[in-house]
Amino acid sequence: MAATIKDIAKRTGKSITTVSRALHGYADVSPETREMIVRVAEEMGYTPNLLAQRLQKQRTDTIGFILPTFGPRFSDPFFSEFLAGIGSSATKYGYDILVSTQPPGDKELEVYRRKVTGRQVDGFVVVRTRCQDPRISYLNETSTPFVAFGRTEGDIDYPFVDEDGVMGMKILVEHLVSLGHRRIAYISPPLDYTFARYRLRGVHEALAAAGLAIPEEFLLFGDLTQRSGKARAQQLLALADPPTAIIAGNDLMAFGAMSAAQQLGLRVGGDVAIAGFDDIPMAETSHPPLTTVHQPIYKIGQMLTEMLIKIIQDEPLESRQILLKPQLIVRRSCGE
Amino acid sequence: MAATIKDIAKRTGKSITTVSRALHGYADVSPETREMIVRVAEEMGYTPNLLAQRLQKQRTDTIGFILPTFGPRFSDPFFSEFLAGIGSSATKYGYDILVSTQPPGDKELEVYRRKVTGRQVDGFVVVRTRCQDPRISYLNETSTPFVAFGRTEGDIDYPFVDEDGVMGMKILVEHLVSLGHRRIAYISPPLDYTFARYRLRGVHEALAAAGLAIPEEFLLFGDLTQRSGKARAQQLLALADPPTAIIAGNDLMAFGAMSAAQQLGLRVGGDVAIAGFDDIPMAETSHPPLTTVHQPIYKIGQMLTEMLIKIIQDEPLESRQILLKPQLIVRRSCGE
DNA sequence: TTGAAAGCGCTAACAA
DNA sequence: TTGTTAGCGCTTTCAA
Repeated sequence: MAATIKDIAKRTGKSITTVSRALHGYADVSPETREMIVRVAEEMGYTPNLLAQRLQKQRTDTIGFILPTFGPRFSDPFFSEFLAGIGSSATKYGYDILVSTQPPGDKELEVYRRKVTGRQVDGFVVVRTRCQDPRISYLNETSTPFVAFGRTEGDIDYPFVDEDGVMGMKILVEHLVSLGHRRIAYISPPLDYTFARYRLRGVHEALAAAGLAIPEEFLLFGDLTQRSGKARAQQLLALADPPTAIIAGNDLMAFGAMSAAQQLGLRVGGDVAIAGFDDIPMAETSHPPLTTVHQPIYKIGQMLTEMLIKIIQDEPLESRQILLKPQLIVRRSCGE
Repeated sequence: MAATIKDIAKRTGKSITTVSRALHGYADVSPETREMIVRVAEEMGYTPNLLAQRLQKQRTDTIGFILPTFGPRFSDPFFSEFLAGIGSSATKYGYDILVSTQPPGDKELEVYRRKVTGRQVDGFVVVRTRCQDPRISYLNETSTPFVAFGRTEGDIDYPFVDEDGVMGMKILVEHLVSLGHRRIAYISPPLDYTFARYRLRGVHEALAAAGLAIPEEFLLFGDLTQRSGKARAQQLLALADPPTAIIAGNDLMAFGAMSAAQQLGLRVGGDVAIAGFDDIPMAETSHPPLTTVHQPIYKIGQMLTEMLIKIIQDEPLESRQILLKPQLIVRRSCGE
């Protein structure tokens, strides 16, 4: 059906070797031969069979990315943007992206393993690292090239990009404190996630620095979704002595919290302050616009991908571990 | 490095043929031999080299999906959810997903072409079809298996799933009319997209049925982003005689429109009604919650993927072209 | 029940 | 400058 190198060889009367070399622009082919071969190849609509090329070369030019989906109504805009970032750099360097979806759990590692041992990918971009992250351990042990968005608590030394969550929360809490808030609640993502620990630590440290502390009933845990942000905020606002400010560990939960407050007839930014973390595009147009800490998700996707490709191609990395400085985005959800 | 079938053959003293057969559970291998081989394979941590398998089988067990990204701050939650749907079915049937990002345009088709002729995928899921869609024409001409989310205006007969946009807009407009609205504006997505035409037609027809029409200055075009929804809504609300209701062609633009209205101090759902289309998860928790038309995006991803896999595997399809009935979701952005 | 051999489409070492 | 040959890891026909 589709033309192969052999067909071209037959048609031109040359050997397949010569054809291969001509097509790759090697110097040891006479100009006339090359020209002829290239022309015929074009006529026949030849495109190399990448499978065959890859089997031979033992490279796949493919990056693996496993989407940690939870349940059916999965729709974290975080991932669209991150994937778009990966895609932009991958395309630039001629790499493809092999995506699988697999919820965190026992079977997750199996998916990584199959892709590695099946030689389907040259390396991985790992996302949402956990404190003890079996994916990181596995990839590290098997010397599979990989980069990660986020740190772990193990002592494995691997290339990553992360944003400084401690500092991010500090500047956010300081902002709230400077606005006069004393009763500040925090809805934390699950502490399995490393970023959740850093953010929580940032909250603690900043409050302590201001001579404050977070009462037990003001520290709740959500699962990163709007739904859980809403539920937790309802809990907080139903307290006899509710907080005047609620920080959510990510923007999605912050939106849920806003929704909870508004349902109670509270004015967000007036009666209660609500802040998030991530600065997804939605944060700009929510009502009120969300005060949050910016993370350049698209760019992080790009950076990681370029790092990974360098690792795969055995090129030196300028910096193996990058910790980005967070930036506070003040909008209206915490008052003027 | 990684064990191959040859290594196992050497270790067990059997031929590679026998090993291959044993591993596939063929009947013509003695039970003892099979057991032995399987055990050794496990000991050596053998996993088949998928590249080699695929080259041999001429199948890739991979589905192609090209993300039509626009610009860097790309973050349409639509795609996370759709991709998760594709992923869930793909995983179920043992398929991988090869994702590329490529903005619509000249180079887009080239990406499809390379994946097809390079035999990287067995078929494609095409998304956001356009009226004259070169992707559909190309895939159709080359007899590449594919399914699409959406219709086109050509006379190519291909398998798709789509939601009835005409009816969707009709029920939405009827709802607004029943609430007493007479001055209804519409922010349409670009009319290159087939779904945009259907939705626009639905608006026209429903208004006509109610004895109304859409004045020229009430029909504007946005690019599906919140930003453009906001800009268009600002334009509408600045008119001497502004609309009492604004319909946006998708939820994201509706959020932008809400933001514009709220910035002017208008109460959405009170002073002005705003409605969207898609029912992304955000629609439930926005403030106010958005009245919109539901599209089961995750499920459509699943349906399409299962259809595509059946086509690839030459199995009969129950229905080749599925038009889903839309469902109106009444929330608070259009009043009670 | 088992094995030898061809071949999927390609690259590259070596020889001419 | 060109061609022969081996081989990437696998499946499958054919023969034993």
